[in-house]
Amino acid sequence: MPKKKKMFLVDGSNHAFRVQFALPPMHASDGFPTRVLYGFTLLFQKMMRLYRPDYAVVSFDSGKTFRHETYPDYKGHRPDMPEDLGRQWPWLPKLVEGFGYPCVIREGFEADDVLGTLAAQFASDELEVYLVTGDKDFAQLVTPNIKVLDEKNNKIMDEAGVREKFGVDPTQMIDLLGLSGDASDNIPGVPGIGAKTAAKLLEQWGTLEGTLKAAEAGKIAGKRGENLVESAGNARLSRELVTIKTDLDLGLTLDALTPTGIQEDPLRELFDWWEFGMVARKLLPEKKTVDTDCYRAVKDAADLDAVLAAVRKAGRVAIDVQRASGNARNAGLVGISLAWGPSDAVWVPLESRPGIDLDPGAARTAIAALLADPSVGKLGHDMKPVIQTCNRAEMPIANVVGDTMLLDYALIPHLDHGLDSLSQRQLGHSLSHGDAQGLLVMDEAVRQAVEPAHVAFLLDKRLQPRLDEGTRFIYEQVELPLLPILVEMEERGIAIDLHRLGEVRKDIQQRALDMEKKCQQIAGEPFNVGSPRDVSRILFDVLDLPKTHSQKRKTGWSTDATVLEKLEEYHELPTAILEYRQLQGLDSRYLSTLPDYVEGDGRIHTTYRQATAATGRLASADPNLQNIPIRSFEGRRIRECFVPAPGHVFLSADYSQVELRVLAHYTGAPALIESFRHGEDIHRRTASEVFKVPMEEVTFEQRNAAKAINFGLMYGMSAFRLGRDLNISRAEAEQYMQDYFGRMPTVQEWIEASKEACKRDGYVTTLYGRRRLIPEIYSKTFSERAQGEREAVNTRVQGTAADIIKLAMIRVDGALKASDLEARLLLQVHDELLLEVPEAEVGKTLELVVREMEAAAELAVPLDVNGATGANWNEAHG
DNA sequence: GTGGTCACG
DNA sequence: ACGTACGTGACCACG
Repeated sequence: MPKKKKMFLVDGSNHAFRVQFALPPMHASDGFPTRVLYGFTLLFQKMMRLYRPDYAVVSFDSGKTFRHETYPDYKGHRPDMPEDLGRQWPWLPKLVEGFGYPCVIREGFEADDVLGTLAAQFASDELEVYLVTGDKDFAQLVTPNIKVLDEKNNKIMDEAGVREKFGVDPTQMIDLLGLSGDASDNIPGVPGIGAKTAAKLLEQWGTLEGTLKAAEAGKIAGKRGENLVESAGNARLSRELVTIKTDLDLGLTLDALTPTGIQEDPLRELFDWWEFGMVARKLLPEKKTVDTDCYRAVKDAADLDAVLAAVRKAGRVAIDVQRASGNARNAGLVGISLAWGPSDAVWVPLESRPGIDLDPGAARTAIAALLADPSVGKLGHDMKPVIQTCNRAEMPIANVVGDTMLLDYALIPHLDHGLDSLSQRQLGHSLSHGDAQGLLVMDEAVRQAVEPAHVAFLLDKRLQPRLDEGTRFIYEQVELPLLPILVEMEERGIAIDLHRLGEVRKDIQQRALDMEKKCQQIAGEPFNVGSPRDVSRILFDVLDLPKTHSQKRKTGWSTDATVLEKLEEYHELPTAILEYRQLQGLDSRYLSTLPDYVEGDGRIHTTYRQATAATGRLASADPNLQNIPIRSFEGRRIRECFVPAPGHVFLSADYSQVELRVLAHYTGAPALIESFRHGEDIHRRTASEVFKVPMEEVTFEQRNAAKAINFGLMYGMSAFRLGRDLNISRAEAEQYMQDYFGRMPTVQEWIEASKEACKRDGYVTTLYGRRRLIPEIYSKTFSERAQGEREAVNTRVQGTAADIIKLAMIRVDGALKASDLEARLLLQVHDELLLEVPEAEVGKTLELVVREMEAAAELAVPLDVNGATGANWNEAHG
């Protein structure tokens, strides 16, 4: 006798919901939820390895699920599908097919009915059917040739199993469920009768009808009998509702139910996306993702012509440049690499090379024409320095359509976006490193030149489809348009008055030196005033000042400014150390370092990091021009050294309270909205609300406290920190916060909702769709989780503000160029734009900048911009 | 390389 | 019961 064949009928809908509650949340690093997809992958792995069915089907409920004519609420009350499950849903059939199993969805029918029909149709003495589900309703289908497999526990339920579990025969299951109902499916049944009682009744009376008749005849005593009589209708209806259909017309043959085996390429694509690397390695053969063998150097003019023709035909080319020593803005261009297909990538030398018969001048002309050709889109990884080097070589690039660094940043801001890291993460491919200068290893030199362009080409293809509406807006309408603006700001630089800076430096250095001596003299012994360890030793061990104001750090007691300020009342040394630190800090951070950054044009050129800050802000480095002092008098003297070009003035325009305005918009808190609409002092108004006093009567201290609360709100305030900052008790701080939330309940609700959304989705989004993943939100450690919650709240506010000023920069830049004004952006400092303006254009430019910045976003409250001009940065910022 | 400190928003 | 506000970059001391 031949071995009995096996057919697996998988209840996909049931499995999806079970996984949703059984597994912890999982996401790909772009935020796409993968928990349910992973749960299915595990199931299919098990089916391939362990069960190896001869036939298999996976069925899902169709969009339009069955509704009973007389009982429309059936399944209607099921809690809505969780959002992350909803996003995975459309991919489930693709996953099923990737594994080579047929997927059956029938419009208007549930998976139950599809599977019931197939079971009834195919079960025989030669073919054993397994219903793979955790739904007990399926017990009604069990026969000698149909069993229920609970995959979770590897438990198979046959007829005896049904009897054991429910106390009735499979044929009585629908009667049992009719009596007991099913709360989770909104099946009413009879009140007071559960599965156990129902089984007992059926044992005695045989069927549902028998039981109901017995009750009507008064043979079932007490409340139970009454309930049966009263709910007879409901019981009959329930029985009908739980009955699985077995007579659909599916038109499926055994042939169609035969697994075809894994569909390698589609499945690999899905696994890559969802980052199921472990599974992929187990199930799929290794595959080379990057064809480095195709790389070559262009060898002569005819070859170059052919390459350029192919690139123009493709219409889209990834590029990278090779430069001589120097920075991106001043180095010479020695070669360029082009990649326009999965196996089309070349290196074009732009200087003469032995063995290559290509005239550099002709090559440059041809490449310049390609770069300037607006009909060919250019892309690459980290295009800002590429654009700058090409500008410097007088081969400007037109039509930059992509930057994989910015693309990855839009998708997953908190990760590293270096090309090597990205290539490893997305393609499992490490870039060739090492020193391949010179001509000794030509092949390796070519490879190192071509690889970045080629990998960028491949990454672009892979990452593009992952953009959703929000991240696409951020990438295409914010980051990419901002890119050329940052290029120009960096190239333009900002002038600094070196003479003046030198004078300030001389003064500050002398005073720092004096103060250092004074510190040692006060301490009575020489010590390293610049060493936190030494300072800690002198203060707490030698002088024995109270440690209560400090806190233990990993290496000792903290001596930061807040600690020293509190120690000032005990001793004169802390004051002197503070003074020394301030002077020494200004010298080492600005006065002594800034001159080294002045380039040949007499100006300082910062580098903007566009893919660094997880919230969407820009960062400035080498040097950082976003932390030039302003708060202290001595610091402002440094700011005074930043000066406009001759014949120009500075124009500084900054948003007033942009983050609190964003909060007002999000929460709709009437007091905030009203206050901003009336142009009030928001901290004063907050104080008036919290302390319940009229605006005019708010004291300095009250306003200060309110200001601290407002800051705290945006940072995920703790009563501890608020109390510490305001020098009040924790309990008092707690009271302030309660009073605040009492007056602005929607703010508290919004904070909670932000945390909840983050826990649900694994990320938060800004008003414009920028997304930040926050994996710590799922941490088992309290403090990490709390940190994630604060990040969630803060990112919505800080990130939205970052979006707004980026949009403003795009508007301002565009409007200046459109109006033929010559004023240009120099710096961005998070909520401030600094421009250099020809003296004759000041009025027009000021009006334009303020107008464009205020129009950058439409919130529930107006944006307010303060613009001012001056002969140095300090004066303009006034 | 890490930790402490401090400049900015 | 837990640790103490968000986001950056840069310098210095120290091992």
